[in-house]
Amino acid sequence: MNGGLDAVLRLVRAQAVLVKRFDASLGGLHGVSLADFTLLLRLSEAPGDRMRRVDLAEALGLTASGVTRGLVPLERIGLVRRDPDARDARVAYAALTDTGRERLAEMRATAGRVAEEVFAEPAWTEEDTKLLAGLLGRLGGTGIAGQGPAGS
Amino acid sequence: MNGGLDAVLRLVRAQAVLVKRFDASLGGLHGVSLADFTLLLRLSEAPGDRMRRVDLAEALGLTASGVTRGLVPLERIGLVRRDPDARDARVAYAALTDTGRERLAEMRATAGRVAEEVFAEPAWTEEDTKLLAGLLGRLGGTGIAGQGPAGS
DNA sequence: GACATCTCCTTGACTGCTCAAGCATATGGG
DNA sequence: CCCATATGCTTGAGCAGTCAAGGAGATGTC
Repeated sequence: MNGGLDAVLRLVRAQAVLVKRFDASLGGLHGVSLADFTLLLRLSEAPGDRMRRVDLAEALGLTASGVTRGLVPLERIGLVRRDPDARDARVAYAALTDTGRERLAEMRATAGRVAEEVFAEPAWTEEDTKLLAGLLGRLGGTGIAGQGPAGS
Repeated sequence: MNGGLDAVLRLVRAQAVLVKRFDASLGGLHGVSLADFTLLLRLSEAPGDRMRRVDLAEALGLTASGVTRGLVPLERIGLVRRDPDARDARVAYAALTDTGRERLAEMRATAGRVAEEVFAEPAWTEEDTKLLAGLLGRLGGTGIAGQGPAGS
């Protein structure tokens, strides 16, 4: 029996469940998907709240075209602005607008609440959650620093 | 700081990476996606290697239409057969063919190998992998034995 | 300064799923 | 028996992503 394969299949399943749950809350309250939220969150972590679209793609694990398509609705509803680069006419930054920052704070609260619900359900301790995040960090390459649990 | 939200975002990221990796190997060697493989695996776990399509959907966390669409190519390449029910003309079983069983064994070997690669990379112990699987089982509700509340 | 080449980004065609609608069949109540 | 309702499945439209192709601008070489 291959425990790793089992873990992978469970991970895929868990992801589907979680994404549905977050999409429902974020969509209902703020009109955005979890993917939208993640994108905005990345932008908010960048200096000046803006990134080149190609770097955003890299950071999110998407292709450039995925980012182009994902940004369209966010620009339309005014959460993200398209910013040209003075030096290089090829690049267009995606930048968080003031509205985007405000709305993002609300979304973060919603997402945080959902996460608390998820990890409160049966018997999740703070330790468990951290442990899970650490293990997942080793798998995904989030771009954010994060190691696994210390080697006991 | 919400550690749960962090864990969720990492999980989503890890899933994307893993799915790409498995799709590449399974697609290259056997012409199927990870989703196809998961579907076949479920079938192989059912008594008689067959399930009603509606139950398959439930087991996979998909909708009925997702199953209908996913089965089309598998029927076309002869891994799955469509089996009517003698008692109820509405139901159509999805059943693994002999070819399907054979090919599935090969796919399982491939997937197992990829899983080993994934979990060998930096410093995954057997313990870590089991731990991860256990934590994920609490989140996802795999339908396979394991714990996890029925939830909403 | 002109050409080849590289980078950033967008677009068209496709895939794999969703939801909503619909068809066919089953089932229980008058 | 006949009708209302429930169930199993398929289909059309749409959405979010992919890849492949291509346009526009930058850059290095001679």
